[in-house]
Amino acid sequence: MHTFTEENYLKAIYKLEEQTGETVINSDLAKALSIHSATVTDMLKKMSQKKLITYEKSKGFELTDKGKKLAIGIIRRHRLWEVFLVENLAFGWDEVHDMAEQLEHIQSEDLINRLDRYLGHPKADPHGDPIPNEKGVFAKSKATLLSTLNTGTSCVFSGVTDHSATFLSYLDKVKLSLGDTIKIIEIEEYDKSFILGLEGRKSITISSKIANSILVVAEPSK
Amino acid sequence: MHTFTEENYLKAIYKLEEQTGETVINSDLAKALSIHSATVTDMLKKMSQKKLITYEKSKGFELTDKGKKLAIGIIRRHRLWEVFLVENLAFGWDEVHDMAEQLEHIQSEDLINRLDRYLGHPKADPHGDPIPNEKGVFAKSKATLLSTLNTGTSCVFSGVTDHSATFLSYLDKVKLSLGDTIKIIEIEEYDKSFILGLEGRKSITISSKIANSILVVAEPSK
DNA sequence: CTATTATTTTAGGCTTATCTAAAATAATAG
DNA sequence: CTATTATTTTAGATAAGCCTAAAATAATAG
Ligand SMILES: [Mn+2]
Ligand SMILES: [Mn+2]
Ligand SMILES: [Mn+2]
Ligand SMILES: [Mn+2]
Repeated sequence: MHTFTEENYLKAIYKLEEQTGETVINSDLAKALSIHSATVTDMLKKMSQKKLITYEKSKGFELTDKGKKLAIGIIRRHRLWEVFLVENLAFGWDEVHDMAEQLEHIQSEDLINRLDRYLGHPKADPHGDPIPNEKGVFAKSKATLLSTLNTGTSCVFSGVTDHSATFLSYLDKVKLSLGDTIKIIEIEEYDKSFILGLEGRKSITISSKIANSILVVAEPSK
Repeated sequence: MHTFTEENYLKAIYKLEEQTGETVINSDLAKALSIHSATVTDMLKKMSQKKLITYEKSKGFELTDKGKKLAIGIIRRHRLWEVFLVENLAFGWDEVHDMAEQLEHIQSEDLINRLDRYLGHPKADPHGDPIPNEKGVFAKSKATLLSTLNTGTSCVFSGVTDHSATFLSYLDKVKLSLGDTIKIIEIEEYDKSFILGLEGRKSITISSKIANSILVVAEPSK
């Protein structure tokens, strides 16, 4: 139906819209895809002909409903495959992204819906990102950055904003995993590093850079 | 590493070599891939430059060791994914080929070896075709066509030579499955149709065309 | 408002994988 | 051995995706 390239454009545009909440501009998309602006312009024309985006010369552009639906489908596939790789094939969460980048392009509604059922209709992928259901519906996350909270707050580690293997394997090293309950014991005035209390183990210190890539939600009321 | 296209050429050449036991010729490959001879000629030049095949103008061509190794790897991936789709996602054996055609191109040694382990190192795919191991080794089948056997022979249904969905779903309809023990009760003189005895159920009649696409092995000695 | 800077588009090229039509080569029948 | 047929190769095109360099347009600072 659609080429890999087109699907990658769709996904990238979707994520930029999500991030900025605005119309996407050429240069941002070019940067996201590591290609040149001239190439993007070419493709925008084609995609707008196919009614995947609205586009006016030298203005920004955004996904049409059709484009958005396709983009969400690609994200659904990506995240479901990541769950499979981690849950069933025992890959680490830092290892699965590149494989999922390939697997997300496999075309078969039936396949992905059966995979979803096989995995037990997971709500989130190994990085805490929500998985759209068959209809493309998914809960908007109410997570906040750990770095925005105050000393004394307790919360639960629910996601990451940095998906790089180096960041994720750093979290493995310090044994921070999704679902962990975290209490902010202290925020160091000088460098904004965080001292975190963790259930049943020694507290750890993380830099502000790390705290700025960790998403948390309020502690579940019991 | 290699493009989908190149991988499809490799697989097709491998299968033609396997079938004919000979050097492959342009027109056969063109037919197998549903493309034109001129296109094949182009690609043969490129593949021979990459040392994937030996090739001399207007002679036939064959896979080098390097090409053969790659081809077997693709077949391994195809068949392992088919097992996954049938065993884990409950697809019918007539439904999985097109998905496997896509999945076979996913690049990751680690992924396919983990999938192999997850599936319990299956020896054959849902159609009875042998699955090469990590090193590319697999048993050459000693199956024969049902149509070559004589009245009175007992054997076990072990594979098919026609992989089309129509043929496979016909077998489903008459409830013939891999592993079934079959006894040839009678071969009709006039049209070479076969009457087959099946353990614990009524005998069935199949046409010579069907008998000619069914592979069987000798009944296991108990 | 205008000059400078930033962004986008156009123009012209390249590569891969395909096609059609024509030319060259090989195989085969008589 | 030669004429006819079959197969393969060459030549010239096309479409998708990408590039660089130059031109056009938009944004911004003074
Ligand atoms: Mn990912
Ligand atoms: Mn993810
Ligand atoms: Mn198959
Ligand atoms: Mn198969």
